[in-house]
Amino acid sequence: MSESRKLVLIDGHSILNRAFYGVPELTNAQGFHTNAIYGFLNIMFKILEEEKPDYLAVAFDVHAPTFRHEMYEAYKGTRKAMPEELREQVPVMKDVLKAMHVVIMEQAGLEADDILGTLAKKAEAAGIEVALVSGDRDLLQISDTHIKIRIPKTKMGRTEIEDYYPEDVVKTYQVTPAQFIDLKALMGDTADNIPGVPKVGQKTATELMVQYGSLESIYKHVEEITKKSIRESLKENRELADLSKTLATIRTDCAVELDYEAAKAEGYFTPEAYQLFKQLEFKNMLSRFEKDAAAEKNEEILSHFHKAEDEKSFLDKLRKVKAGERVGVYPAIEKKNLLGLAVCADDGEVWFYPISLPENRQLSLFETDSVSDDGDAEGIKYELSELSGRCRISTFDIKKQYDFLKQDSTERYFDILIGAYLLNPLKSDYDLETIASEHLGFMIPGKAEVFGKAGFTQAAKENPDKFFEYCCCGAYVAWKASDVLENKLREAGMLDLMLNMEMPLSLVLFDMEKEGVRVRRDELKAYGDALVERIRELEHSIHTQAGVEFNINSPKQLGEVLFETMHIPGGKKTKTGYSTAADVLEKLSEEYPIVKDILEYRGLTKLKSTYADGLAGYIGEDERIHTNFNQTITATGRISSTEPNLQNIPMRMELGRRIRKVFVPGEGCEFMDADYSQIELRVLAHMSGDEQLIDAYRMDQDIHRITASKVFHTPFEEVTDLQRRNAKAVNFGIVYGISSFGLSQDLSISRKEAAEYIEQYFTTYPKVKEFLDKLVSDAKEKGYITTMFGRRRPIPELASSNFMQRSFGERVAMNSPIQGTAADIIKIAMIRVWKALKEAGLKSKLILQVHDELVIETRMEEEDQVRRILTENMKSAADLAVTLEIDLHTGQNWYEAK
DNA sequence: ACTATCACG
DNA sequence: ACGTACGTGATAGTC
Repeated sequence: MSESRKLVLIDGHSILNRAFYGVPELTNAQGFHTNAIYGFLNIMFKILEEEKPDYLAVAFDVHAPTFRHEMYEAYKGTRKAMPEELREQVPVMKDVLKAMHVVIMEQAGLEADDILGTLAKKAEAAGIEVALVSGDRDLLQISDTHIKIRIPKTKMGRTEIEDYYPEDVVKTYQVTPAQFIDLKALMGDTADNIPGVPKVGQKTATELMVQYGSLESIYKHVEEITKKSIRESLKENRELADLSKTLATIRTDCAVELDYEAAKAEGYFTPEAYQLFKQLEFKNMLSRFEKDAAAEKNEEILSHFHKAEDEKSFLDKLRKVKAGERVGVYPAIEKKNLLGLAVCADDGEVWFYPISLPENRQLSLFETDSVSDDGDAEGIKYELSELSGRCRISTFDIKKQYDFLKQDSTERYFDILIGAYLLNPLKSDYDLETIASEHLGFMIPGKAEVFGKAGFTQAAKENPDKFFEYCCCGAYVAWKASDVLENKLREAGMLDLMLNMEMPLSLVLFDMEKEGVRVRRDELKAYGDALVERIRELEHSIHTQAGVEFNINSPKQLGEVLFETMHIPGGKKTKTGYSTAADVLEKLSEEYPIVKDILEYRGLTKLKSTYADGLAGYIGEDERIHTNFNQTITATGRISSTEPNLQNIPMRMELGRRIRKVFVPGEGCEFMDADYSQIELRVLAHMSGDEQLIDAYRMDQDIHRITASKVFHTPFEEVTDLQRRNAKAVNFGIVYGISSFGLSQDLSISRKEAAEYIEQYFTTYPKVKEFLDKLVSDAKEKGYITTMFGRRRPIPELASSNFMQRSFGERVAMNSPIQGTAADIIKIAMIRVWKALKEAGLKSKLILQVHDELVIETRMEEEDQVRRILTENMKSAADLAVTLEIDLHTGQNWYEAK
């Protein structure tokens, strides 16, 4: 097969329009709106990365898109105005594309659709693969064997692209691309100003098309149509139908030619485009210009980087830094080994010295004694530690570096990673490069670009100059960014949060990770082996009942077997096939024994693969698991745990819960486990100030039962289990940003009933309703929410014109202040508990946090003291209108202590 | 690399 | 009319 060339065509106005409504308001310093251009470029870059085309062109209408379909405009005499905020962006968008040397196709008298249709068909005829990007489903009629229609959608704030080849059009609409024209003609499209036939909607239109195949055929058989109103409407509106068809038809025979030479997909990142991007303040897109544009600025920065002559002169440099001075450091660390150190002192000069590891020394990941006594590292480690003891250290990702820093206090430390996270906790990662370009406005080479897939160790050896440069950049950015971030945090009211909560917490988390938790390897193995027996049985039983051997773990195969081969009813859902999710299967499990077996199989294989086998791979030579507690991941301020995740060890089901028996304390210790009782509801009671809810907590009784009693007007003693369960679900729903649909789903009741529960709840606790409403309105005004302790979460979805996205934003606005405040409170508790243990000189150690729960590996002889420390500090972590209660247990494993 | 599923709070 | 509960991470299968 000869490799074919590929052309990407973009429907300019349509994508710009999509972007405008999909991206929240965005302006540059001059107040010029940039959101549509920004969104357009994002989609374009994404497509380019995915397709890697040979050619690219963008088509625009010469007039604004609302001028299209002039026949209908004349007919209807209406014309929707384009918002000014979008209109002003159109010419600039074109300028940007021109600056990027992207071919723009536009021609008086031709609509973009027609240009796209023509170019696509011509290209296909010439043996070129086409990807046509549009927000407009009209284009689906162009779909063909070698023409893929790509429709970007903004879903939950992310851009997803739906792809349509002819078979996908058939799958979704039950008609071929050619028939799609007639379908549109029948049902009409208000957005596109196609009138359609009155009374005929998508459903009727599809039925008619499936039965008769074309508009003409429908009219040939119009008397056969049984439904009178439809038949009459069709007969009365023949002209309208034909007009609609003309309007819906995209021309593929226009006199347009694409200059393929000019359309070559390359060389976008020109200096002119760079300037434009800068003016528009698309800072994170500037990184795309790295190769070309970064060089100049780097020259300037590079002149401040110095390689130390030898170890002694480097150490002298370190010693000369005065106490109290701000110092940016970049210790290059891999697998707990220090491979080099770059330091930027207050004169802005950066000094670097590499450390070579002796060949024979391979540090294990799990070695507890991380400060080793090898070669030339000692002097440097010593001076770095001294430096950290007297200077204000600014760095990136301090938790990885505490091994080399003084751990007496975090007052002198500032982590720009955490700072960047607090300023915008929504991002998925926060590398140095991004902080430099976003907060400092200049570019440094990215880690991936410099080193490729190689780690530090390899890079240091093979490319010492790049290694030197990268480390120096790190120290320079850390130094330079600390002031910038500190100011931004102060302005946002988060400096206190940063300095007194997150920075101390980073040291606590470091210590918890280092400590780890002991796991009995042999017992875990035995647990896994016990599962295997039953799994084999079920496997056999399922295959026998199905009559075929298939992979039960494959949702695709499973769906096909259940809903096609075995003809079990109630299938469907999801675009990829049948849903086999637990809630779907549970409804079928009573009637079909195979489904019951599948559910059990699912449960057991989950336990086996994720927990029994999964955890085993993380047990170190010290018999302990050292998880990562991530401080800069969640949108709400919670901590997350990875490699492995120790925050989702089974609990709800007995069999899974038994895994907790393999988590055991070290010799001479026990576990002490304390969890907050309904911390989120208590936070809600406090923040809303609702007297009823506060009183309910003062009664010091089962809160769900009290709620049920109040909501259902039933004496406390007479509340039924069902009432209590419902009240509990409503309580949860409130915290999640209640919706009647969500609640009805959870309780398997009608939406109406759910709505009544909610209304009753709000009548019972009126201030809760007021509070939640205020959260949403404040968030809409400000663009973000805050927790009791000032933590912010931006909610860009609230500005969306898309109903679904906006509703999501509203739920987030209700949930995040509550979840976030609860997260703040337990962080405070952690810091205090950790400090108290340390200051009392106890050997007991905080080792785990599970959102509302803390686990301390407690020395037996310290039990009473630890109990006091844990209880007091957790209860007093925040001063709320209701008390903070905890449940505390001890045990010889995590199962017992919970 | 993405999707579906399911474990936790 | 739209289509959903909030926040995470790991695994297996599929592309």
